[in-house]
Amino acid sequence: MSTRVTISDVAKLAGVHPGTVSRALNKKTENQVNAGTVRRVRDAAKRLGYSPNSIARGLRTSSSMTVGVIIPDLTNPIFPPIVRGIDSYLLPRGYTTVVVNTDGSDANERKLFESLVQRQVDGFIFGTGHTGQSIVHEAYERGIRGVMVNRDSGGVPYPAVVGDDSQGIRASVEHLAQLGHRRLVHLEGPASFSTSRVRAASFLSSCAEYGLSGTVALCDSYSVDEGQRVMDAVLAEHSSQPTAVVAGNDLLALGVYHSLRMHGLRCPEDISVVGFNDMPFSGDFQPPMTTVRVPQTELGAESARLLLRQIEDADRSAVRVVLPVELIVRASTTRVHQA
Amino acid sequence: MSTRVTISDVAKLAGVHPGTVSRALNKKTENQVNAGTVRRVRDAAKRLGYSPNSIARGLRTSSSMTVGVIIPDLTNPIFPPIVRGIDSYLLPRGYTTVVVNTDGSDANERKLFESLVQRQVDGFIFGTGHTGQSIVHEAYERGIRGVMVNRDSGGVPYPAVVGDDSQGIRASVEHLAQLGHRRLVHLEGPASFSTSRVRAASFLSSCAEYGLSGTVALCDSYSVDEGQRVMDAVLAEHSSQPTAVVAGNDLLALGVYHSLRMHGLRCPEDISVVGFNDMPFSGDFQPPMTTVRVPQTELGAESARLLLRQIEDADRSAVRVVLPVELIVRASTTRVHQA
DNA sequence: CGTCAATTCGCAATCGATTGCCCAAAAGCG
DNA sequence: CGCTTTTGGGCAATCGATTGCGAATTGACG
Repeated sequence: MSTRVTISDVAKLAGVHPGTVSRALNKKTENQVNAGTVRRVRDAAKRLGYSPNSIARGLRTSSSMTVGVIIPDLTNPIFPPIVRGIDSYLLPRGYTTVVVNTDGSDANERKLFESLVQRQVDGFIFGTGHTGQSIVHEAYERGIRGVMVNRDSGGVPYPAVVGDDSQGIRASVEHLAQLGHRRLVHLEGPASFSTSRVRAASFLSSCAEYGLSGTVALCDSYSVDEGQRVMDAVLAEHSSQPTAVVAGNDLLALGVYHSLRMHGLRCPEDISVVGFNDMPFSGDFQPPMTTVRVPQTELGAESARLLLRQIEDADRSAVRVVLPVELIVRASTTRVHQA
Repeated sequence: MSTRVTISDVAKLAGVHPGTVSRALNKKTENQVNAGTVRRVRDAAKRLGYSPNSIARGLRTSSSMTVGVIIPDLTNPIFPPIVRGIDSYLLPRGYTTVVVNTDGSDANERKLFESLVQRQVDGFIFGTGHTGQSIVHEAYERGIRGVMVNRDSGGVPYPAVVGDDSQGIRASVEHLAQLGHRRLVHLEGPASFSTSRVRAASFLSSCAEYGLSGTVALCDSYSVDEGQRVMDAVLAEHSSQPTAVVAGNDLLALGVYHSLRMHGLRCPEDISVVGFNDMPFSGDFQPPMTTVRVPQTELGAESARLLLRQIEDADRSAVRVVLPVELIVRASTTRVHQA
């Protein structure tokens, strides 16, 4: 299988030493070899269809031109765009990305992390923002290069690329306030994610700012089922019902849709709902979802850029890049029916 | 970065030769070494936190324990489940998967393919079913191991794992016939995909079977925009309008939704729509989509199984696995209003 | 024409693990 | 007790590329 033509084959054909071939074929060292020789080597290589064995190269240079991307679950629609964003930056620069899914388990995360380290990946992009005992701390201690994406670094001095969560939530609350809503509920994501707390905090302060009553319900995971479960609980309470829901993300918001439907409530007529992320197809839901657009592809690309800066320029400054977000108003929010 | 403890360190601590360490740590060769020694080596390794350098191993064994997965676009929602399915089979067996996106370009496909070959991947899973000049033929000629997933092999004797497209379309047509529809349109996917023609053929024969009038409109890509464009064209025709649309996949069906909405037509009251794939969230669209469920995760897992069989057992039989599909009736189809 | 610096390129070590070959020690056997 | 067969494990080559070192060639310059 695969390539059988090696650097020595090229050397033989070009009538030079293998070392010379290596130098001739490498951009940074080709000035160490005569221009004519470079040309001879070049077309010897082309003639034979030579392509360097990156495993061998990796062994020698102890770099694999590969980066690991650790995310909770690829089937969560916000991740594919992020991954594509990462790829779009890395691929043209000769890097390959390996994506692994933890399914939210710290044990998986650790196992996958080790397996990638063993594969000599040159760095990591962490899309799992646990504040708990994730391997992020350990990775940093071990001197492994890394970047956080879509999650805060939680104390570890890795660079982080995030959307402007506070601003997004604030815009959502403002929008609802302008529509006349006075009693809001926020479905907060699991405590293990840094974003959950940021969003909840912003929700509370924004409600205060606009003089609204805001309460928070905690979810155990960012999933449709959990959103439905928690919304069911909210509706079961006897205290005064909210007229609008600010969900921690679009998945939770979708769960809210389901819950409302089960209870015979209409969205947005009875209750308005705002999501977060503007994941793909959220504009096609029933009803089309008002949500906060986060530039996922850009998040990915930017995180890749920061990682490469670490790898290639040994720049370990712990910058924090906050990308702007935008409230997309669609049909899941409307003016409150009566005061 | 990464691991600095090598096999020789372990050998030194255990008081044996590096070669012995290698044998002791390898399942298939550990019977060549005394049980006591194995134990000594084992905990020397544990004590030092040794973890083998898979690059070095790969160089020697010329296998990377990596498989390449080539798909058009990860943000197409049918692919994440397939990829997860592949992973679920490969990961426990020590393999890592590298996913690359061609964005439908043959040039990209070739470039990515070569780059993966150069990385010594042990095999490929092709999710790009071009019938044209994809690299699949060449890969086979070169003796590279591979499997087709979600696409037919198109003449190349690679194993293929597909959903039962014919049956799915037939079930859709039957469903519409039972609802009283008589004039159907099929939005056929691009000719370069083997599935497109299979589905179109099944559509036509099923219409004949049920005595319906069925016409076909060709799309240039499997995308929402293209579905909308083509449906616009269908609606612009002056001939008798269809009462139901069988879309080549869910993305096209979504485009049909958009087109209908633009034309002030209601789905399903004015026109019924059936999708294909049951991609994630298709039950949350407006209206919830009647579509054919394809077991994507299983497709992925099965293709991975077939690939490993080639890699590890040198079994190159070109089996073709057809997984059953199921029509999921939701709200985008209804009884025809009047005859 | 001799000396010194700059080019060019060959040599061989190296990255870390695997594995065929072979020798020594132990075990089996008559 | 001597001889054959196992068993255990050391030795060194190997995978394919990169790279520090130094030798040889060329050119510049006084």
